[in-house]
Amino acid sequence: MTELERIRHSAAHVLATAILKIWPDAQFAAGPPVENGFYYDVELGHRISPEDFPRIEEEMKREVKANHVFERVEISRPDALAMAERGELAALSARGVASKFKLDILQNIPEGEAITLFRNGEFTDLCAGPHVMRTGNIGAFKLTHVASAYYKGDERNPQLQRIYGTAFKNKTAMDEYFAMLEEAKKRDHRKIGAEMGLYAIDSEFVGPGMPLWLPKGAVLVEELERLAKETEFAAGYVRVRTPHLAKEKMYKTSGHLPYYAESMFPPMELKEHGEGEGTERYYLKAMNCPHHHRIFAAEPKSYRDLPLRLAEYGCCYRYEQSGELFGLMRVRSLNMNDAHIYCTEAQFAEEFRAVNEMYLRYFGIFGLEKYQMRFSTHDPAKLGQKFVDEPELWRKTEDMVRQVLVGSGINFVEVPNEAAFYGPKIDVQVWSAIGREFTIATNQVDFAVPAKFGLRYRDRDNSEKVPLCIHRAPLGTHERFIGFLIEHYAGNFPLWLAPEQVRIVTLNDDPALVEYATGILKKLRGEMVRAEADFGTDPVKAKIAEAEKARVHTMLVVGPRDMEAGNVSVRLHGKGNLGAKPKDEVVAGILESIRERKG
RNA sequence: GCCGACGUAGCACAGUGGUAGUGCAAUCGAUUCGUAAUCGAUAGGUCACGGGUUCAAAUCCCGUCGUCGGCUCCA
Repeated sequence: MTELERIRHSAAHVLATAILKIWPDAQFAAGPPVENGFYYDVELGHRISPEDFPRIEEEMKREVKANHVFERVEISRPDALAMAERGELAALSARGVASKFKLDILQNIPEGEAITLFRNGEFTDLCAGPHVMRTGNIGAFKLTHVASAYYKGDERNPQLQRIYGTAFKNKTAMDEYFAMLEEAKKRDHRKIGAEMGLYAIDSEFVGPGMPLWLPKGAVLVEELERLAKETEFAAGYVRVRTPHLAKEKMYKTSGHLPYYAESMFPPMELKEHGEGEGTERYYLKAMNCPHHHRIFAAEPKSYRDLPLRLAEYGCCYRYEQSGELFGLMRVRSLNMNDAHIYCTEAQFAEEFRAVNEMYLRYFGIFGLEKYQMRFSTHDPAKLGQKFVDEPELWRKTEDMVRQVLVGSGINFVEVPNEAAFYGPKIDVQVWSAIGREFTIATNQVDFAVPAKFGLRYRDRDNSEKVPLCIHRAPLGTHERFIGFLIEHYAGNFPLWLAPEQVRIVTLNDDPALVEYATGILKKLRGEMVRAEADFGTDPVKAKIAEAEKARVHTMLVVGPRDMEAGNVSVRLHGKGNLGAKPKDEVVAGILESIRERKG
């Protein structure tokens, strides 16, 4: 445990001490350090609100000032149990009632493991430690928010109040942290999305979690699609298009029903006329794979058709729980950068390698450096239950995947027992501005579902075989990927992505000047550059300020001096005035930067 | 879905029981200016929605919806 974690863990104990001094009947569960601080889960009749923080912090200060030693005591299991029964754990002294959560935790400590207590002043807690030497070592701390959490994270367990705080070695470090948080909030995609007019969520008329792309946001969507289409075309993909609905049979066959019905919008019941007179249920698709499988099945396949790479920016709908919705990052309608690669076992390694390369190429374009690939593998003990019973395929594909990852020098962690039912998968994890972790892209191997849909190809030896399927979405969904890009760039998109790429600003509305500027505007727009005009009479300072605020990537200022020399003055957003340059050179530079998608 | 906080003009906010306010944005007019804000005028609100208490509710109470912070979930 790092020193900072020890400080925070110790601060959690001090927090519990303070709460007990105010509310002696508080029952504590777990109080660990976490990424940016610490928390302690408490059960208490009183609802703690931020208004209570000052007096809790007051008590905490007293504890820190008293500079109590954190004393480690190793005791026997029976003694510990007796103390818990008397309510002496996570307590100042014996209480009438048992320390119930600590008792439960104690009973779950494996036999033979040492049981330790930590004391600071009057407070004693069951705790493995370690801690700082003295409460005085907690240099600076602050309570931040209160939330609720289920005991042991299980929603069948009682809800506890989780008091969050943070602690640092000294006040300077803490001030820096809060300043950094303020900066991060300015990057929040919800804030920038509104400022720049990228998207809107109309909960009243359209529905929560279903973003509307405004004109400027739609530009981002279309540029990403263009990138994906070009990249996939070059990699030998073919594009398909599928409806947003499918019959119930589709999801019964895929295995999504009934297990995942809760994550899907409730079905529509249609009265089908003719024979049978029954009702037919249609579901909005929550994923594209089944539709693509039916495309595979639509025509007989030979080994000569493989690998077959079906790509589609498919629109899916997932009924995410209301409390889970989060800006663009967690939505109910989403457009996936989806593709399914059907291949033979022999082709698998090469296909997987190519997919991986595509990921890295994209990350390069976006300058994405802080990410982690999470490789989820199976647990051999659970073959036939949690994982499809194909030990040889699991072993082989996981080895191949691992080799590709190691070979590319990629930052990845391997997580056993987290694979999908039908095969190993790789998720790419990134972090939002405010530090929340998201899966931005996914890449899964599937050796089970194609069989469920009866997919077959005729092999060279005239036998019928089931193809393997690689499911990949390197750009994730438009919603989450753009949400991420907004924060990644803080709204300052590279030229090729910028909703407004160029704004031409004239010094005044002199007709000759306007004609000169219009010529440049027409040239740019003729080349599909998103260029706008600001030819009005407002002071140039004001026009520049407006363009900067709108995060226009390139501002071309033209005045009489430029016109006479055939120049334009170039100003880049956030980078200031670069001075006058020949107009043709500037236009050519803009076109090149866009064509090459320069960062 | 659960716990908590919040919901006032497009945005940021003020308004603690007595006629709804400020700044920016918008619209109109003037300003002809060399790189982050020229001046003036106008318009804009069923104070989320529904109910209740009160002579009187943005303000107090209840419910609903939504947003936010977490938890659970995330094929």
